[in-house]
Amino acid sequence: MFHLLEERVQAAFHEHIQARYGIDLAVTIEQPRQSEFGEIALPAAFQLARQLKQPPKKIAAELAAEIGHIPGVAAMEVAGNGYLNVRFDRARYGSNLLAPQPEPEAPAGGKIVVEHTNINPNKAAHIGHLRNAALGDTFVRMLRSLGQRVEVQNYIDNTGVQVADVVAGFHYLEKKTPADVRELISQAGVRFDYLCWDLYARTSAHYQRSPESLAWRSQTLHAIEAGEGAQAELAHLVADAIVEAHLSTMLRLGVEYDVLPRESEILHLKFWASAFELLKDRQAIYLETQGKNAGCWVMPAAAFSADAESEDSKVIVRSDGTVTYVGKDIAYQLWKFGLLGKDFYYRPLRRYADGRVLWVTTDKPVNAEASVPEFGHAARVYNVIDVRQSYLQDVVVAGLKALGFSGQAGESIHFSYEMVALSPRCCAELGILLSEEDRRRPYVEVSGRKGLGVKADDLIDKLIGKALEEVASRHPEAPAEEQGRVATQIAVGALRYFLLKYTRNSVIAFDFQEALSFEGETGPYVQYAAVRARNILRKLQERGESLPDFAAELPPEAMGRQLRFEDFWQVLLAASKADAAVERAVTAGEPAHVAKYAFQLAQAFNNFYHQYPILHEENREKKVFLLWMTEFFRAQLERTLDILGIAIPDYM
RNA sequence: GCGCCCGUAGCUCAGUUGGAUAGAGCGUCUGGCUACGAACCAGAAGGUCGGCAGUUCGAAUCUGUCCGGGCGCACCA
Repeated sequence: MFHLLEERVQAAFHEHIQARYGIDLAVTIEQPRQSEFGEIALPAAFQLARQLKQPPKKIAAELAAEIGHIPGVAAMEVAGNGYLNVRFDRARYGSNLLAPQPEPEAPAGGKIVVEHTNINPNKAAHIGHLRNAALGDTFVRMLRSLGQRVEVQNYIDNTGVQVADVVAGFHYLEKKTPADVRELISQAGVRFDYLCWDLYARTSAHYQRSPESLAWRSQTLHAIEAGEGAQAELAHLVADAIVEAHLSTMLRLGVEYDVLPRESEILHLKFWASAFELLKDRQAIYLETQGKNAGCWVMPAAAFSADAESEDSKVIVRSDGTVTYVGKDIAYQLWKFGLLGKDFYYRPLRRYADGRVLWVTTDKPVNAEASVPEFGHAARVYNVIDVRQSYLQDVVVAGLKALGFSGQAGESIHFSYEMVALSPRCCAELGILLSEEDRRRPYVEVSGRKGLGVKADDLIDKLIGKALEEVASRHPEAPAEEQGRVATQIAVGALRYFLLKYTRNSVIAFDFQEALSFEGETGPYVQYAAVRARNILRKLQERGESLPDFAAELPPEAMGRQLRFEDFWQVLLAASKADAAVERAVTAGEPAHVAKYAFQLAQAFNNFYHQYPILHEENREKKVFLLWMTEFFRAQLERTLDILGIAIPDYM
């Protein structure tokens, strides 16, 4: 609603300025600093002042006098040195919100692919991975809420170095056979992903101590590529089991995927061979004959760097003929856009609670009775990958461009975010001994190789434990199972909010105290506001009353009378901005903006809740109005929380 | 060395793309549970927006420069 009016005012001014001054002005709209200034503010007069060589105040007065009536706008006034402040017609605004809202039209454009999570399947997920998944999943929810068609991909590097290292650990270090490992995986009391976490760290440490053992890695990689022998079998076992673990961890946070494209299929189905031919044909890469890269196929630095002088060419194919990660990524990116001329085969891997099926790629046709949906063929691709891989993402985009797919290159978006690091206090709590050098740093990088980090499931467990204490102390009479469900919802709400409240390019120095907080700007605070709104409506029923027919009992005059109270108007206004907030957040690519909005909305409601008894209100009109406000707020907040992937507990 | 990012209240962070008196949360201090359960609310204190110079009606935001910190720049991913 707010958004609609915003656009209407913007359009009216754009048109008027065009006609009156012959200027095609990009009319910007702002929120006034102070609410007394009205609902929206236009600095248009400042923008025009230079071109018209007239004082802004004069232009503003002219605009205000000449713009004419805009439906929904009650007043317009010149303020400060030339601001135009716009006040809405409150009665009309409220009545419009009361009327059934028209379905927003589906946005034009094709499918959007969002790739996120992408954890190496060789160890348990940690907080860094959680940030990736929370950002990716929330952005997906944001896009879907605007009606976009979105496909979620989670790329599985099941044949890479990291898997190889754990396989080498099992095979050489622990002398375990595939049968042994299969046994470990099926053993009830064993967390296989945790076990691999430790083994990975131990294997890496072993490489450090005896560098000659690095030969294990290349032997294992070759065995995996050949697809033969114990190591190849181990790789399958490890990767598949860990992928299952990751899917389950992410599901705890409500994160689901549509398809898991795997590197093994990119290899076996020779995706790379097709991409290689394309790259050679269009001369995007060339065979280097001299220097340190002699014998390699490389992409010239000029393709991906503005500063080509100081930048080295990027090796795409090694001198031994094997392809680098970037090469495979170019092939994968081409496939996402449907540009490769090849496709995977697929089989269903899981069915989520809502019936949605998760597919995984295979290298052979499967007798899938169920029709496989069409994957890929995206109009736009978001890759949720941390900022440290910017350079590689630039190379991938340069690859597309060099192949002549400049449109798709422009629609390839690196949705980057900063890392999650560990605060010094957090390291101390984990019993991690820091070097003299590390102790002086503001934070310490998570390292899977060193086994340094906070495991995702441990953190979730810890949060649930704390939430359960709170729930049990407040609702000792509630059945344990119910307490557990509520505590889980609160824990997930706290975690998702914590991961989302920072903007993407801010490093999170992880700290248990902050992550475990349920007060202030946190998920539980927002959940609490929603629970309170629901409580009021439930209590109403318990008293034997039913929800009034708002439309009948709140005609525009009544709406106008009630909305004269500034407090009411401000809460309503805030709640009506949900669409605008999400739209803005999508444009900015910032899930944090949605989180912030949810918090502000909750804050406004808590204040309102505290100040105005609703069920006890004597005046009928006012009571109906307050109930309507509560109901409207509840709906808006629930929608927003749903976009954030945060559930609303039955009670708190 | 080159490139990217960051520096805003004691701490952790926002700041709608150049606009009005720079905002939240935590922490500290003060007050509020016999209303719809206080995971809450109200109030107070707390700022040279890292420094300097510039651009202009107007700068936390843009440019330059310096200081401090982080991350990249593999025939690893």
